[in-house]
Amino acid sequence: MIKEIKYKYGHLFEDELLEEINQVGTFKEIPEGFELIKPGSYIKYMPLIISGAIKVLREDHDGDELLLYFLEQGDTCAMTLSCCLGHHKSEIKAIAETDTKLVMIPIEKMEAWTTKYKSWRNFVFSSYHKRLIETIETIDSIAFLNMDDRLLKHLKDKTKISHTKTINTTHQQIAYDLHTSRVVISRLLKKLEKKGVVKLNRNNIEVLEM
Amino acid sequence: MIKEIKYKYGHLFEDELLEEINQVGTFKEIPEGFELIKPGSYIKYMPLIISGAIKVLREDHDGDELLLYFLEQGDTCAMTLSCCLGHHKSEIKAIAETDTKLVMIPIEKMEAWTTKYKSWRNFVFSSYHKRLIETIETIDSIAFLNMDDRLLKHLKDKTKISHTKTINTTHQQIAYDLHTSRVVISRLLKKLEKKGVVKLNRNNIEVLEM
DNA sequence: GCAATACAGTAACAATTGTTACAAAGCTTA
DNA sequence: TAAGCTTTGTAACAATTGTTACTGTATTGC
Repeated sequence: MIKEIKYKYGHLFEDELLEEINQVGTFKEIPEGFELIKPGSYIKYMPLIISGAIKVLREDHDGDELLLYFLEQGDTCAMTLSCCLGHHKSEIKAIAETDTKLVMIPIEKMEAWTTKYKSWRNFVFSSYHKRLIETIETIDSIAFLNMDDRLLKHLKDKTKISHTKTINTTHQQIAYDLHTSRVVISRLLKKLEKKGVVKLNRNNIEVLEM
Repeated sequence: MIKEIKYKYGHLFEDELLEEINQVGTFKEIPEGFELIKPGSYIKYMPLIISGAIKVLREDHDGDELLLYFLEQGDTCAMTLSCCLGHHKSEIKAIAETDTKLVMIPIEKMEAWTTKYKSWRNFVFSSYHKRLIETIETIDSIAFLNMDDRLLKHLKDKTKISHTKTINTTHQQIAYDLHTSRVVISRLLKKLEKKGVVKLNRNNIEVLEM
């Protein structure tokens, strides 16, 4: 494990911290679609992402959901940090967007490392910062964009995350992420196809224009 | 100044830190409506709020805006923290919602205090946490609520912040906060009045039901 | 191959929100 | 008090988004 952590986090953390991570962390390989965090559950570990991507969603009381942001290599989940520090229940849902490798850190270490390592402190601050910015960018999308532009942005985000121009998903799944209905997504995708921006296949969308 | 800081922040910070705040901080009284932070400007101080309330808004490139959250006594602006640490330009706008007293801390102190004082570290973490939660709650409103419920929630938030059931504002101002048009707000307010939830006057809305 | 299921296309219609336009009422200031 | 500005009320209409219903076409499992 130490090699992969060092490779991805070596520029951020000092050797001593890397060694501690190696000692207490648990390496995990998560398959695409696996639900890492359920709303309402307590969180005992925080994930350091080595490779792959995690999709973080908000879910309301009716089970309606909305995509908040993606986490990638080098990221951690600020909501997890929050929950850990406050010992709150999770208010979000996290699902592996692609096959993902990560290291689980027991939350007891959080406090200690925050005091002990400046690099860890900076990492945690910068994670909060990134997540706050991304959450606000999500607000930008919902508040200032129409559904067609939100859809296009979503498709572009997905290609960026998966490093391919072909998105394997259904219209229904996109509708869940953007909190709208399948019919609306099908309608707008068809419009995008007519404009030559995408090519639609079953379970699969090719993004042509970037 | 020290007295007011001690009164509002004494339970959070140790005496030594309070003394430092007293030394380097600048006490300010801000009138309602004053623009504290403009989007695009650089931030050199972070505010610790003693009393009153600050309204924090997101503004897009077209000048469209949307209310993100309110800051109250004991709060600081996490976006400011972010900007300070990253030396980024402000991505938000902040306006005094009521007359407000606050202490401005030069950002150079941030780093030092984060290393030196555990209480400061916890304060910063908990500020980030609060702001992240509130930003996500704003997403809940925009994504899951219709405009009538968003309006009602907004009115309730305003009464909570100003500690009075009478809101002094115009329909246009509410429309700006919720990023919709004045006509829409007038229409929905009228509906609320017919339901007996509010009483409408010029420049002033009384919230009857809570 | 066949039935069951999942996925996508489309039409028709409803609900919500946004826009334009104009009138009336209240406040401000000369 | 008259003129001018701000604020609110309202109607009529447009655009966007949501809903229901039905069709056809892949895909899966037997």
